[in-house]
Amino acid sequence: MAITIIDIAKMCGVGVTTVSRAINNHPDINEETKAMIMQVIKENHYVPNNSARNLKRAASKTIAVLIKGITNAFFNRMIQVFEKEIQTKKYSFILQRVDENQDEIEVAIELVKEKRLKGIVFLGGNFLHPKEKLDQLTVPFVLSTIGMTEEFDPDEYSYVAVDDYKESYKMVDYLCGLGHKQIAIITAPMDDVSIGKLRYEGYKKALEDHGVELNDRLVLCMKEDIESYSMENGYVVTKELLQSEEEFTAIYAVSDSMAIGACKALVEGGKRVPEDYSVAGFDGVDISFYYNPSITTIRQPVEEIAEETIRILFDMIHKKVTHAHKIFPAELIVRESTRLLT
Amino acid sequence: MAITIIDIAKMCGVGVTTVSRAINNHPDINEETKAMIMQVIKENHYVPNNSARNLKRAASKTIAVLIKGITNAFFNRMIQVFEKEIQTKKYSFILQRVDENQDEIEVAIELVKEKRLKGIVFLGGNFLHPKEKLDQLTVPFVLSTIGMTEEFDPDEYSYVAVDDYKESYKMVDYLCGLGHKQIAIITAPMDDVSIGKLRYEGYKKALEDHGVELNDRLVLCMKEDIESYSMENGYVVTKELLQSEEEFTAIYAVSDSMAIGACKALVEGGKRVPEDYSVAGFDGVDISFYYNPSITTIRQPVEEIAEETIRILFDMIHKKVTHAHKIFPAELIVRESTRLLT
DNA sequence: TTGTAGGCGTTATCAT
DNA sequence: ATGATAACGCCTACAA
Repeated sequence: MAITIIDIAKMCGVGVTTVSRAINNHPDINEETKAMIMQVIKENHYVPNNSARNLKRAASKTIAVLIKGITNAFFNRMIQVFEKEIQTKKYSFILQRVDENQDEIEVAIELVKEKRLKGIVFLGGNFLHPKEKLDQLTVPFVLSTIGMTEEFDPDEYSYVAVDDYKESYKMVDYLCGLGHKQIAIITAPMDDVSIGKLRYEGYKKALEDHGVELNDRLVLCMKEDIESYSMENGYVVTKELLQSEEEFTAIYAVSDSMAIGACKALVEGGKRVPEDYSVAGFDGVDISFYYNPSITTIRQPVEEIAEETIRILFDMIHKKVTHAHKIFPAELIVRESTRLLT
Repeated sequence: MAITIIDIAKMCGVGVTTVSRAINNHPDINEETKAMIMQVIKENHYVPNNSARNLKRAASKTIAVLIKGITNAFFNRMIQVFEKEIQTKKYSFILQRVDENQDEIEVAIELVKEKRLKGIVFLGGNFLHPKEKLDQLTVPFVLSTIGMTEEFDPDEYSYVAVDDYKESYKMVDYLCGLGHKQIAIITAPMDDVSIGKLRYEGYKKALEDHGVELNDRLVLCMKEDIESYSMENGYVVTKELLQSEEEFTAIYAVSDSMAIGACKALVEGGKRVPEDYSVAGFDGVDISFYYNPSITTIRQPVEEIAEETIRILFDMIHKKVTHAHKIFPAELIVRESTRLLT
């Protein structure tokens, strides 16, 4: 049906090997025959079949980035950096989205076989997998911006991220320093084990250190049936808070998007930010700057994280290291959405 | 090296065919042997090699969505719908990002061979390709939310989108009706041939119909070196407008993101929206609702567009039609960012 | 119900 | 510099 390398070989009156050499820029080939072959290929729109290639090839210089869930602004920037860095290393780059309820390891294992991957980057999610399963993953991989809970054995994993616990503490500490004592938090449901949990723990500790007692009614959890960490989630949850008539002076949302949803709910309720309520976010995505008022947030050093991720991955590929880790500091950016309580 | 179907067959003391039958849920197989085989497969973590499968398989029930450029909020929602609809049809779904400076047709052709695709959806971009090239694309495809300029021959393409020209006209007509005469537009550079151009044409026509003369200095083009249609682009361009001291009363940005960037620039310049300047966007993405002030925009019926795209694609796959087109009406949503000029 | 063998399109190993 | 041929791992007639 479709045209193959054999057809091209026949048309050119050469062997398939020669055609293959032409395609793959092998050295052992006469420049003229090569040019001739390429010409015929062009004229006949021959396109090599990747499946056949992958099947035969022992290895290919490609690395895959698996991204869990919906692509968001935060990941978009990282992906750009990944792509650039990987291309610089003369590798090719596959971006694979893995569904929320899909097992990223399964996908990874399959992909390694199919594409003969050299390495993998896992982006987002919580990444809880039995060791037995991970052992099937025969290529180096790095966890990037995945919440690092205690369970993570540094000898088993390579990762680069920020210290969600510490950075979250930093934000709440700042809020307390502003005089806030009734600080609502919007975070993941309590069964979460990833960044949601870590950031919540940071919140708890900061309150404790400032001698303010935790008020359960100010601990707000995202709705499971709404996209997680989304503006809508922050919006809905804040509406409920307002209705509950529980008193508070600040809202700390565990993502910028939710912080924006919170602002919207507040404004719709006739409140002003920051005059009536302070609002803070986390991540430092673009919109936190563009929003009105601009959102006080914790900015993750996205570019650095992405670059370091690739650096570590290639170190592993080249056997320079077996595992490596890097925790980047994040930056508290004070903007218009928070104010000193007087 | 890796474990194959032959290994499994040996371990089970059966032929490869039987193993293959077990894997692929073929009917002609004893339930017990099947169970036994599956057990061995599980124990040994055998994962079939997709390349080999695709190579052999004549056809596979999979359709691919190619998305040009960066994933944005607008596409995210559509992708969700695509995935749902495609799964309902018992097809599998591949999401392939294609780089800004990559040829989507090339990618598509390769993918068809590699994955034995049944159909393709092209999302975004301008899609200008010589007919000769398109003829190599041997499977049905639908263009979704791609600017439909005059060059598009309805007999050659299937597409579903909104009428960018008309909807853009609608917005500017509305702005004029509010009494605005000096309406700046932020759009694509003049060499653009896609939605940027169409929306700009709608703007021109609306001005003309309202008897207001086009002021070149109010036609603002996105910067090529900044991500297109982004908040940053709207922000930078608006800053320049402010500095030029050209008079205007409204800004119409050809995307919601740019409208938000414009708002930010205005606010930073000490102006109020909409008291001092009205601002309008296009697309109707979430953030246009959540922004403060909420943004007057043209809402594209994303879900319907996505659903219709899939419907048409499957009609083509099933040979019910050779080509089909659908233009959806979009909705003018009046919100807080625009006001009557008095 | 089960097994054997040929072929999918390429690349790599040898010869030549 | 070039070509024949054997894999790569799987599926599917066809045979048993």
